[in-house]
Amino acid sequence: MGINEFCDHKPSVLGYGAAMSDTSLRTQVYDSLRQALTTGRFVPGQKLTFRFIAGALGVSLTPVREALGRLVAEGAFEMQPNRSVRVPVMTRARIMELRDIRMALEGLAAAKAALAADRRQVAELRRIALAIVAARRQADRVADRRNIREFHFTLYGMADQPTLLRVIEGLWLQTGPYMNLLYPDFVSRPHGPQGRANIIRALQARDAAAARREIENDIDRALSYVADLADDDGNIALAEPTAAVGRRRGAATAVQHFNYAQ
Amino acid sequence: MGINEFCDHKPSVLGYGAAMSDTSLRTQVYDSLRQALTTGRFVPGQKLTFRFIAGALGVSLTPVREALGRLVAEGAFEMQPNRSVRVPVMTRARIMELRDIRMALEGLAAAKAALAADRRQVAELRRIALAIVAARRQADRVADRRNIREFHFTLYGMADQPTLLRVIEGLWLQTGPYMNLLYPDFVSRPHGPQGRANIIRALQARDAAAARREIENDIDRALSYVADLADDDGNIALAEPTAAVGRRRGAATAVQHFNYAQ
DNA sequence: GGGCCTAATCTGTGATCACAAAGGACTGTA
DNA sequence: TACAGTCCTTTGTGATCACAGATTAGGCCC
Repeated sequence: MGINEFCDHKPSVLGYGAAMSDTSLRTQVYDSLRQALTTGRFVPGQKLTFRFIAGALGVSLTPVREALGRLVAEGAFEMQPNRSVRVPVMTRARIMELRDIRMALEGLAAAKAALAADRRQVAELRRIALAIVAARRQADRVADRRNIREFHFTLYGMADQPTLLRVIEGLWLQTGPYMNLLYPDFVSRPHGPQGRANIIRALQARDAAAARREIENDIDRALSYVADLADDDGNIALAEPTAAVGRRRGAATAVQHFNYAQ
Repeated sequence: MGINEFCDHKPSVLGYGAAMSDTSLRTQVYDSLRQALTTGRFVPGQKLTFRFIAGALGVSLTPVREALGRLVAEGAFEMQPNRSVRVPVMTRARIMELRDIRMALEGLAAAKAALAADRRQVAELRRIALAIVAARRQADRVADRRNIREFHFTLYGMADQPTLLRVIEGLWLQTGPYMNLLYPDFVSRPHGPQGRANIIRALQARDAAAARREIENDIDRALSYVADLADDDGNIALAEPTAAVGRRRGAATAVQHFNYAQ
């Protein structure tokens, strides 16, 4: 029960200069919750209390309040008028809104990356793309999502646009809990590897328009797929807890335990 | 010396459901600082301390910390490793990055607004556009900026995309302190009124592409103008403190007094 | 047995206290 | 006069305390 309770501790690239690595408790709590959110360890709609998180992480209320305040501001959590913090429940409309925003911004980042990338960076991106295909044989959902994230943010990082990167991170934080819905059906389609190959080709050719188009297609397909999972009320069913694909029983333990402890 | 010290208290539309109007001190401090920032009452590069703000606003450190934490997360302030919070100094590269992001996002919002706006909303927008022209004769920079903001966010609000609106607000917060540089030269050009008329026509015709194009042009011109004010190092000179256009001596008092009090 | 009222508990918010690290001033030396 | 070392002050961070409002559970009345 330490500060890494919900967290594999992969800090975000947000703020505080490259080499800073802020060590404040507030930031550690923030990273922990962020990680838990993007790996699907919280169930949408789940209610949380400041004191519970503080207890689980072994810190006082102060850093938890600041971390949650920031996450609420970013839309990763919702603070309801009736004094409770919960993981937002996604509707079809909200998914489609996020889809359009992400297409615009990540398309922009990809276009700029295509103009700025050098040969070494393209090689690095190709390495990641190959690793995705290789790792996917093992059907490890957590590793796959980490790889996908790495591919995208490595690409966007090439654009060298810190503000843009920060906004995109905020958007991934909001769509994060629902990306589990892409497994295993969606990811088994051949669009992904094909799209990544196309992106790499676009970078080599310095073809900004092509890079943008490929990223837009990727996001469009993925989030439209998620949007179509909505029920008649527009609500989207719970994301499955993160785990190796297929291990459904064991998969639930993390979140179950979480709920139980609460 | 109250909570409204830096603030005309125009709360943002962020979060907390439409009718909530969060009354927490933290939010009041946030709104106060936000308002001060967007009306140019802080000088870029200016250093601030938590205790000073708390003292000026008559609150304890706690709500100030939370408000500033959020503003730092949004990029409205910078927290330096050496324990100090300051208003970011803008570079040409950063302005152009913000320009491209805003063009993409506000263009998207305008396009969606064009498809969703009804007749009453278009009439409201036209009213605001006329008010801008009328008020501009009085050369009141503060009022003009408030009007411009109202025009844009009324337009974007028609798109009915809360997440998009929130992201755009965050971007305005970052460009805010520098929009004073548009006065009086830039705003005296005829692009503005002409562009707003074009937007209204686009809404009437439900022409999403035209609405997008007009907004993109507007942002492009304004922020490219600001970017061209950068010196050889890429730094952009201080924004002039907000005041009625032309009253330069009186204009400085707000910020002067602020610096003095510090 | 079911609905409503009340009291105990829980929860977020704000203030205050304690502390370590950074900044700045002051002094002594070369 | 320039510079480095030391001490004191300032400043952000985290923990703890106090409190008001919301939630909930239990009991009472019909």
